[in-house]
Amino acid sequence: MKKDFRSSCIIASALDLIGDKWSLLIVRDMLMHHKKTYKEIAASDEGVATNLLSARLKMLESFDIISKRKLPTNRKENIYLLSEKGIELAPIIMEIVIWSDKNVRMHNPDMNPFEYKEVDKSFVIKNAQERYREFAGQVLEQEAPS
Amino acid sequence: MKKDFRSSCIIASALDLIGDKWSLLIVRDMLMHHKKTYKEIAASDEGVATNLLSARLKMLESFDIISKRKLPTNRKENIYLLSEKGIELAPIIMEIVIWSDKNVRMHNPDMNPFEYKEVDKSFVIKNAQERYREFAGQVLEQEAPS
DNA sequence: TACTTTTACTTTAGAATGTAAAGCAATACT
DNA sequence: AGTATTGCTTTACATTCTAAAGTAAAAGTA
Repeated sequence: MKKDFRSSCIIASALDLIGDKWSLLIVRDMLMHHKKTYKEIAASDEGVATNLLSARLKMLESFDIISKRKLPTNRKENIYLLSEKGIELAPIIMEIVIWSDKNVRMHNPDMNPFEYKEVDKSFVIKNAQERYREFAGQVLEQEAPS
Repeated sequence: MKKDFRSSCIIASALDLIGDKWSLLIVRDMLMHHKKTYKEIAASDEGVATNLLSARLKMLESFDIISKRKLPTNRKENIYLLSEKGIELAPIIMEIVIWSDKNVRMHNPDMNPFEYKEVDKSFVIKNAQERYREFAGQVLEQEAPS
């Protein structure tokens, strides 16, 4: 069996989990676009292959970055939600956005505009996290209705 | 020929450049450990394959994240230095370290300690960047000695 | 109830990429 | 002049990724 981690480096160990072309995009879809099912995530612009999506979701779940459950209202659909670990990836994603807006845009002229240039960074992060927590709470209300 | 970018998403476009298991480790070696030659980078703990290292250095150079030159004192050795674009990756790396220390350490008990937990985040980033700029300047002094 | 659709995958075949080891040419060292 | 070092490239093999098709179970529809 393959080792999970290449070295004892803090950075390398994180990249062993999320240092690939898809994991952070899955987190982006969940955190920013409030996607919660396999189908919704599979439908993203970049078109991840379904077997890869399946493998990544399993890996992210095994490291408690996301959770998987079914709601009583639908026995088929799996609901994927970010854990706090996953929600805490927001600052990394934010810094990637800032760097990309400044340094990658020139190489990819089709890139979407960056909406929050004038807004305080930590406010944007906290806001996205809080909005996600509310969303996740609402999804779970269907599990135990009042 | 293959397209550089998968989509117009800001995040995806950045990950198309640095979203793999090696690119950010190369930047780490340069920024944090002041590595500057092929040999020094190839000798890192994680043991990148030399053909991959070669390919990644070329890619990073083509997107102006690093530069490549020879010093007059040594016609053989190539000197790789981070550009400002590359130095600006520091905040991303810092956020990865913070997240990893908090959320990956439990899965990898061999992980190195995180030294700067009590230090202000933006100070650590600015310090690393400033120290790197000084280092790069000193390396280049050999190019045009006083 | 039967039929169709949807969802969440798995399987498979081929392409692309990564790894490990060896090879090589130019420069530097002794 | 001979050896070692550096910065690669090449090669063979293994792993991973992509794209497409297939499948099983639940859900919706007639």
